[in-house]
Amino acid sequence: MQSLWRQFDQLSTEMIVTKAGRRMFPTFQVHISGMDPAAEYVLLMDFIPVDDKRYRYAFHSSSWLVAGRGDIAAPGRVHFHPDSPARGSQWIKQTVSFDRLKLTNNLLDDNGHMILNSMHRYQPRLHVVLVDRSRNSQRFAHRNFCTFSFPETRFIAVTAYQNHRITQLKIACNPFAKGFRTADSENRPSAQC
Amino acid sequence: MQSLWRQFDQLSTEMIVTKAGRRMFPTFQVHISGMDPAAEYVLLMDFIPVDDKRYRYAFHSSSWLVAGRGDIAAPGRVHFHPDSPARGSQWIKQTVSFDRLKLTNNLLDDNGHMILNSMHRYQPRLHVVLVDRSRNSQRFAHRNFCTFSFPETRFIAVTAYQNHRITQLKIACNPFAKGFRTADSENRPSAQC
DNA sequence: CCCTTTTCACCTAGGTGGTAAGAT
DNA sequence: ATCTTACCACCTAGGTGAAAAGGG
Repeated sequence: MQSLWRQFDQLSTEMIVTKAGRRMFPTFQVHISGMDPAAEYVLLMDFIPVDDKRYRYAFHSSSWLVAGRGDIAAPGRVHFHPDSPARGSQWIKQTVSFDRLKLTNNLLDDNGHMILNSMHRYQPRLHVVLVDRSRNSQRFAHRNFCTFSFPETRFIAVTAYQNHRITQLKIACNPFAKGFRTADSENRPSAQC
Repeated sequence: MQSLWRQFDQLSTEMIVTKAGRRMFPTFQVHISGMDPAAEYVLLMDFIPVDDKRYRYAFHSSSWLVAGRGDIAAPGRVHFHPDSPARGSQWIKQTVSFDRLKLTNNLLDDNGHMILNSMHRYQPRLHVVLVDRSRNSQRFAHRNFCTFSFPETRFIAVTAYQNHRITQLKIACNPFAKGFRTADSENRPSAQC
C-alpha cells in the first residue's frame, strides 16, 4: 500500500472520524519478516499527535494552515490486531491488515475505537511485542518490542473532507465508495489505486 | 438456542454441506460458567459419527431409513473458536457462538472447514481445554479438558434438504432465508424461533 | 463562519433455499 | 432413482461520501 499512501500524503491525507467509528482508507497493512517462527508476538497500533497544533483548511489556497494550539490530547488507546497473540510463523506468511481499526472523535467512546481530535495531525505507529511467558519477563519487557513508524501514513483527522482532491482519490480507490464514481477521469479507478 | 435445537431435532435436523462450506443453522452456541477467570482456555468443536450407517429419506413415510453401512470416515478435524486462546473471564462474560464454523463434503477441503459425509448422522461436541504453559504441562494434558455433548444438536448432513418441514423451519428462523418467507403460517417467524 | 451530526442511496461482502442440470 | 453441483434472486450486515440540518 506504500505507493497509495504516498499519493494521499502528497495531497495531505485526511481521515474521517465519526461518533460511531470510521475505518481508515487506505488501510494500514504491513508485511513482516525476521520473526522467530516459533515465538509468540502481539501486534498493536497507536496514534501519536505529530505536533501540538490545531489545523484549518484554507479553501482559497487549497492548503492546511495552523489555527492555534492543539486541544487537550484525547485518551491514549492502543488497538491490538485481532489475531494477537500469534506465532511468528503466522504473522510472516501473509500481509497483516488493520482494516478493522476504527477512528472516532467521541471522547467517551465505549467500543474500543481509537479516539482522535478532529483537525489535528496524527502519525500511526506499529508495535511488535514479543510475548515472553518466562518468570523474569517483567525485567526484560522493555527490550521485547519494536516500534515502526511510516511517515507517509500520517494524516489529519476530520469530520468531513476538506480537500476535494482527497475526496476524489478516496472515491476512486475505496471499493465501498464505488457508488460515487462518475465518468470523470478524476475519480475513476486506474493505475493510481 | 436449546429450544430451537429441540424443535429441529424433533423433525430430525438436517444440515447442508457444500463444496465451498456452509454454516450451521441453528448456530451452536453456549453459555459457560465455572471457569477460572485468570486461566487461559481454548474452545473447540468436532463432529463424531453417531453410528456407522448411511441414511436415506423415504418421502412417502417422511422418515429417515438406514440405507446400509457408512462410508469411510471423513478426515477428522477440529474447529478452534476464533477467540481462542482467551481468559476464563472473557469466555464467561457472554455467549460463545460458533457461527463461523462451516461444513463441507469436500474431502480435499483446503479452508479448514469441517468435513462430513453426506447422508450420515453426526453429533457435535464442544471441548474446553485449559492452557497450561508450565513445564510439566504434557504430563497433565489429559486432565486439562472437558468435553460436552448436547444430544439435541445431532443432525444428518445433506447436500439438499429432504424433509420439507425442516426447510420451512429453516426459512422461518434463519434471517438470511427471509427472502423465501411467504404468507403461509408454516414459514412465518413466530414464537417458535 | 466553521465545524459536526444525522440520514440517505449506493455500494461490497457474503449467507439463504430454489431450481435445473449434471453425475452415478 | 438418488444424490450432487452450479447458478440465481433475495436477503443480512455493514462500509462509502453527499447533502442537509444542527451547533457554537
